[in-house]
Amino acid sequence: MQSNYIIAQVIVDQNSHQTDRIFDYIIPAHLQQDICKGMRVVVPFGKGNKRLEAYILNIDKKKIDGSRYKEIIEAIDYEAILSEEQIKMILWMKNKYLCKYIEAIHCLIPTGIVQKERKMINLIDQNWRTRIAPSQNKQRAILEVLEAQGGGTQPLENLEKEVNFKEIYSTIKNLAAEKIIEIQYDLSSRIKVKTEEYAELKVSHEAVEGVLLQLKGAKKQAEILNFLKDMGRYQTTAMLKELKTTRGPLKAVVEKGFVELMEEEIHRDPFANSEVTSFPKLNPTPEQQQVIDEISFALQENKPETYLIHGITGSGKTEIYLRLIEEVISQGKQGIVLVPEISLTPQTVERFRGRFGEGIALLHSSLSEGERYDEWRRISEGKVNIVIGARSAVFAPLKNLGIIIIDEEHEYTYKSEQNPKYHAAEIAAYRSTHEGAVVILGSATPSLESYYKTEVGTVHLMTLKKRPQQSKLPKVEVVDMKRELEEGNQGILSRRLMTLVNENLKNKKQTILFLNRRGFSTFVSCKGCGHVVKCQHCDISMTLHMPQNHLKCHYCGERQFSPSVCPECGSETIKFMGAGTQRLEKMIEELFPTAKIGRMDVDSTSQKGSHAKILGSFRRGEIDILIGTQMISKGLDFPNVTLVGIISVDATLNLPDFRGAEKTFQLITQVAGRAGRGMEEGLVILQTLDPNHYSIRTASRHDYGDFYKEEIMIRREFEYPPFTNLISINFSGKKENEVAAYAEKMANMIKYVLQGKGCIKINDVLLGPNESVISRINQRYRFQIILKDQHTDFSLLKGIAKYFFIQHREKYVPKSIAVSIDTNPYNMM
DNA sequence: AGCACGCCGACT
DNA sequence: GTCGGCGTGCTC
Repeated sequence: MQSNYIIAQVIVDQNSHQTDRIFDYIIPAHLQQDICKGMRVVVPFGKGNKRLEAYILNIDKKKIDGSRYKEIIEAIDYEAILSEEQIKMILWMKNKYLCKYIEAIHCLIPTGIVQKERKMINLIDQNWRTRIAPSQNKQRAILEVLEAQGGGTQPLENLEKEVNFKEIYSTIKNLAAEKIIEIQYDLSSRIKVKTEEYAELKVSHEAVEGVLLQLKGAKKQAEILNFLKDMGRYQTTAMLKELKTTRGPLKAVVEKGFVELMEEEIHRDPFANSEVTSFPKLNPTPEQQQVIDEISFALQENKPETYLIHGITGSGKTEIYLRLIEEVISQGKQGIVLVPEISLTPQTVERFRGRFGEGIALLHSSLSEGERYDEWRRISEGKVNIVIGARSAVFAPLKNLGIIIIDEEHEYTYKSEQNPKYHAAEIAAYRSTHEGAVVILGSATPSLESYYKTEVGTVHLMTLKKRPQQSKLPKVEVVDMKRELEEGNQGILSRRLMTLVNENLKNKKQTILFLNRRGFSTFVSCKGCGHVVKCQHCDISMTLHMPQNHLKCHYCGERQFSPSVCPECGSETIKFMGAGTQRLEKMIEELFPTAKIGRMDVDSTSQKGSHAKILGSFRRGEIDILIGTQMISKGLDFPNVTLVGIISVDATLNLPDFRGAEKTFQLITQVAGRAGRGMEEGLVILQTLDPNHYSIRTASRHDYGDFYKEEIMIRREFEYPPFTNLISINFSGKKENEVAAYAEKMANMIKYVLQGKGCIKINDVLLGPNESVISRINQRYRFQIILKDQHTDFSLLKGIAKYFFIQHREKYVPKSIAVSIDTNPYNMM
C-alpha cells in the first residue's frame, strides 16, 4: 500500500561499516512541528528496536509503503545542530576521506551527549515464585538477583555481572512477556566527569622500613610501598603496570592502612589555575606592519584568500596573529587559532589569553566529554569570539568565521591519524571558500606543499626576514661524528660540544640538548650472534628504560625485564646500543656533576602538571641543562639559553619516507631556534654522521630557500607530492600469509581495473604490495599498497579504492583483514 | 554494533 | 527430543 509520508533521512550513531548509510524513517504527525533537518532524533533500530541517536540529513515527502518503515520516536534538540553548510561538509568529507558518515559527523558534534540505550529491569510481580516452574533455573536466577538487590530498577549490566551465564536476553524477554518484570529504557545523559585513581603512601618515609619488616615475605606489597616512597602520589593503573602486578597486593596494603586510594577528576587543563598575565602590546616592525596591512585588506573585503607567513623563528608571527584577530573582532567576526598541541605551546596560548581574556574558548585533548561539550555549546551559542585549540578545533561551530590561523603549519599533528584522516589545512581551506574566511598559515619551515602553492599562485607568500629587538639567528656549527669516531671519541657527545657546555655552565648560561629518542638505549643486541631484542607483538626493537631496568616497546607499550644473557644464544655479550634521553641524562650527570639537569620527554611528563613544572624551573634558572625530545622543539622562548646541542638527527634523516629530508630540516630549524632568544647570540652544535647532506647544510645556514630548491627538484624527479597525490591502502591481519596473499590479490585487481581504464605505466601508479616499514604492530602483520596519480587522474584512484574497500567491502574484504585508507598520508610507515 | 535466525553437537 | 553454542545476515 503506497501513500504519502514525510520521511527523514538519517544517519544512525553506530560506528560500523554495515550501518554506514542513510536510513529512512517516517516522521509521525505529532512530531512534524518539532523536527527539522540537521536535528538529532531518537529512532528504533534493528530487530530489537534498539533506541539510537540519529542525525537528520534530509527531510522529504515520499510515496512509500508505510508498513515497511519505522517512525521516529522523539526529537533530541530544539533546533538544528547541523547547519545546511555543515551537512554539505559532512558529505564532502565522506567522499574526500573515504570515511563513514558518522565519523565525519563526530568531527563536528562532540560525542556522548545522550546515552546510548540502557535497559533497566524492574521486578513487578513479587509473587513470582508461585508462577515460575522449578525447572526454569535461569529465570529463577535472574529473579533472585533482582530480589537480592532490594527490588527496584536495575540496569541490565548489573544483572549480567551477577549471573554466571550469557544470553540472559531471551530469558529477560520471556519474563517481560509474562509481566513478571518490566523493561524500561533509560536515555538520560551520561556525561560524567572523568576520574582517575591515585595511590598515596599513608606512613612516613622513615616508617616504611619498619612496615617492610612487618610485611615479611609479601614481595609485591613491599614493591608497592617502595615505589610510592620513591615516586610519591601515583596513578594506580600506571603503577601496577610499572610493577607488573595486579590489584591484589595493592588491596592488601590498602586494607593494612599503609596506602590510601583516591579518585580524582582528570583535569590536566594546564590553564585552569594559571592567572592571566596581560601581555604588552608590541609595536609592529615595518616588515610586520606590511603583512598586517595586506591581510587586513583581504579581511575587510571578505576574500577567501590563503596566506603563508614564512617568518624565521622569533620573527614575531604571534604578534601578527594577535593584530589580525583584533581586526577580525572589530569587524564583528570570529577566529580560530590552531596550534600543534596546546600543552606544548603554553606561551602562545598565554599571549592570546593575555590580550583577549574571557572571549576565548580553549579546546584541548584533556578535556572530559562534559567539559568539551560545554565549550562546544559556548562556541555555538556565540559566547566566544576566538577558539584556540589543536587540530579538531578547526571544526569549531563559529557562525561568523572571519579567519583561521594555523600556527606552525608544517607540524604533523595537523594530520589526523584516525578516520577521517583529514589535515586541518584542508578543512580550513574548505571552510574558507564556503564561509568567506581568510586562512593564515604560519611557519619558519613551511611544508613543501604549502610553499609550492605560493609558487603556483594559489597561496600568497609573506616573508619575515628579521627578528625584532635586534636578536640574531643563532650560528650553527656542524660536527662530523664519523670523524670524531676516527679520532678516538666513541661517546655520543663531541669534544666541541662538551667544551661549550662546560663554558656555558661557568658563565651561568643555560643549555638545551636535543635527542629524538627517549629511553636509555635504543636497542639491545647480542655481540655474539647479532640478535636484536624485539617486541613479541610488534616488529620494533625494544628500548631500555631505567631505573626500572625494563625493556619497553614504544609502539604497544609492552614491557619486560631486560635480559642479562642473550635470549637467542645464551652468551653474556649482550650490549645496550644507541642512546636515548635517559642515557644522555646519565652521561651529562657524570660529566658535569655540579650541573642541575632536567629531562623532558613523554616518560618524564606523564604525571599531571609535570610539563609546566619542568619548564617553570628552567625559566627560573633552577636547571642549567635541559635534555629533551621533540617536545622541546616547539615554541619555547627562554632568553638565557645560548647553547643548543643537537645530539643526532640521523635517524630522522634516514627515515624510509620521502619526507625524511624535509622533516630533518624542520627539526633542526625549530630546535636551533630555541637558542639566542635574548640579547646574546646563540650557538647551535649540530652533530651528524652525514654533514654533507643538503638538508643539514641548508639548515645550518638557515637557508630555507636553498633547501626548498633542492628538495622540490627531487620531488619533481621522483613524482612525489606536491606533484602527485598519494593514497596509501594498508592491510593488516593476524596471519602473515593470508594478509600477504590478500594484498597481492587486491593489487592485481586494482591493476586490472587501471588497465581497463587505459592507464599506462601501471607500475608507477601502483606501488607494492610491500610489507609495511613496521611490518607488525600488536600481533598484526601489515602490508601496504601505494597509489600515485602520475599519468592518471586522482579521482579515478580514489574511485577504485572506494569501490573495493568502501562500497563493496562485504564482497572484497574478508572479516579477518582490516583495511585502512589514507589519502595523502603524512606518515608513510 | 548487536540481535535473531538457523544449524549442529551434548544431554535429559 | 531439547538446550544452548556459535556462524551468518540484516538493520528503514
